[in-house]
Amino acid sequence: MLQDETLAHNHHCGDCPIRHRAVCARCESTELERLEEIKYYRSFEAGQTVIWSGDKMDFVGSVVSGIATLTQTMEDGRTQMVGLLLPSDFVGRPGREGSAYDVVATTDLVMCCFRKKPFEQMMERTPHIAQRLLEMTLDELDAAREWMLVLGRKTAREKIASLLSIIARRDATLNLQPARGALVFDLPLTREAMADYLGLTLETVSRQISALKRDGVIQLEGKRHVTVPDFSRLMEEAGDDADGGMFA
Amino acid sequence: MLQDETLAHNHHCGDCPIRHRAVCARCESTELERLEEIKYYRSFEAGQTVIWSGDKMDFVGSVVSGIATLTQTMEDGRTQMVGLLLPSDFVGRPGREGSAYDVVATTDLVMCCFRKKPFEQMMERTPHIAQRLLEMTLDELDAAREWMLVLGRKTAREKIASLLSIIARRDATLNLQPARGALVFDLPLTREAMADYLGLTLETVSRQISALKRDGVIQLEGKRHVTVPDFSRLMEEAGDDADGGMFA
DNA sequence: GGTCCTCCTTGACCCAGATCAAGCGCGCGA
DNA sequence: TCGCGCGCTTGATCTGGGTCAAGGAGGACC
Repeated sequence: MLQDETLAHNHHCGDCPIRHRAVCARCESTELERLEEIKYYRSFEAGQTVIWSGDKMDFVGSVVSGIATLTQTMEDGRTQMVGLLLPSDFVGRPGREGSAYDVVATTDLVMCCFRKKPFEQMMERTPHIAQRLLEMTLDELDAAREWMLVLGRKTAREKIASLLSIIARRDATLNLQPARGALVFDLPLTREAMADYLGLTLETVSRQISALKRDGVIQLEGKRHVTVPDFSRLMEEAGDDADGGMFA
Repeated sequence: MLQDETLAHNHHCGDCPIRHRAVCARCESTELERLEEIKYYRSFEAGQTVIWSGDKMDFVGSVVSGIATLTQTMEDGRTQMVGLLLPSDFVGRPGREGSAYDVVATTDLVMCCFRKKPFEQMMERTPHIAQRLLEMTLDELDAAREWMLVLGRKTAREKIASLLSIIARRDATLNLQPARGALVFDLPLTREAMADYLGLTLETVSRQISALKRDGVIQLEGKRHVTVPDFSRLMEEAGDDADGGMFA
């Protein structure tokens, strides 16, 4: 199985693909050894729920591979995605019992988990972890605020363009794409998940994607494979004219 | 002047009204003394801009009294508020040069500022500060995500009720209101600022406030003074049926 | 090869909230 | 005392995106 290979492969933190971006990024080797003692891996299949909102969490951890989403749901069923968790992102909140959100695996997912109590104790003694977690949390806060602008003030077309540009940009930084020219990537989300992210209906998402395709802003192969011939054009459509953001 | 009184009054951290809620909440007296060396107060009048988005920030700090807002603006003028800063809230981001948002004083405002460099150095040596800042940042992230649900999925009426319930709740915790019965408070925001917070127009804000008044959910005296006769009714209107949140 | 099923697209219609416009009331400065 | 401006309200109309509804396309399993 792929999962077993992954587990075997990441058994030592030194080999870990997210070693330099996750909570443990600043740890020294002695600190890593201490982390190894309290860590374990968990795998989830696409579609599986990692934690339900309100459930007690006895671990925190990092996404090693795959994608998960953080969603909030109202009693009547309306849902809003409030976070998209990519490899190296942190899940869970030290110092809190239950989860505030549903965490769902959108693709097959591998997580590196730490039992919560020992992790919290370790955080107190290891400033490198707390510092890195603060930095990551501040980045997430910035991303959340960026998203508030998207949700509150952008049109449906701009919302879709914003989401595409975020995915494209991230994909480019992970996979080291050619600096200029066409960007190519796969959408990791269904139309419904995109709608939940953007505060739209899935019909509107579908229509706007079709419109962007018709207007030549993007090309589609199948439902998920996207080519962006001109990234700055996409940025314009998103309403973020600061086209320098690409390699920030 | 009121400002001078305030300055004199807060000169020593021991007397500070936000002593136990701000970044310095966990500091011991020796640590406070070190902070006193790098701190200074600044006052702003209602309407004044504290920092422009993109400007270099040479300080970070806490709101001591008054209210400020964090807003993002698009080139064409659309604006979205992304944060509401109340006494004890922290402004600025250690480890970043410029501000990502406009910070504007909505009321007269007093801030306790620290020069950025020394503060950053101190943070490295004083885990109590970094720990508290992490905790505060995680709380802000939760608030931002809560707000994403409001922006993405709630109706105009629910948005207004959500905002009122947040203001009411906060006001109750600050001013120690009677546990049950009517809540009374003043709106610290203009209709336009509320619209910017909620992703609405000011006309819609006005209409929905009138509607809530007509339906007896709130009472109004003047434009700003609000009485909430039944808080759980307001929560229902906000779509958050978890009516236990009052004293969390 | 057929038949589900899930994900997606497209059309027709509707409505919440935006837009455009007029006017009120209160505080402030002359 | 008068006007004038700002914050707010209310009305009339318009429209972007929601809702309802009907298929299409690509797997996976029989």
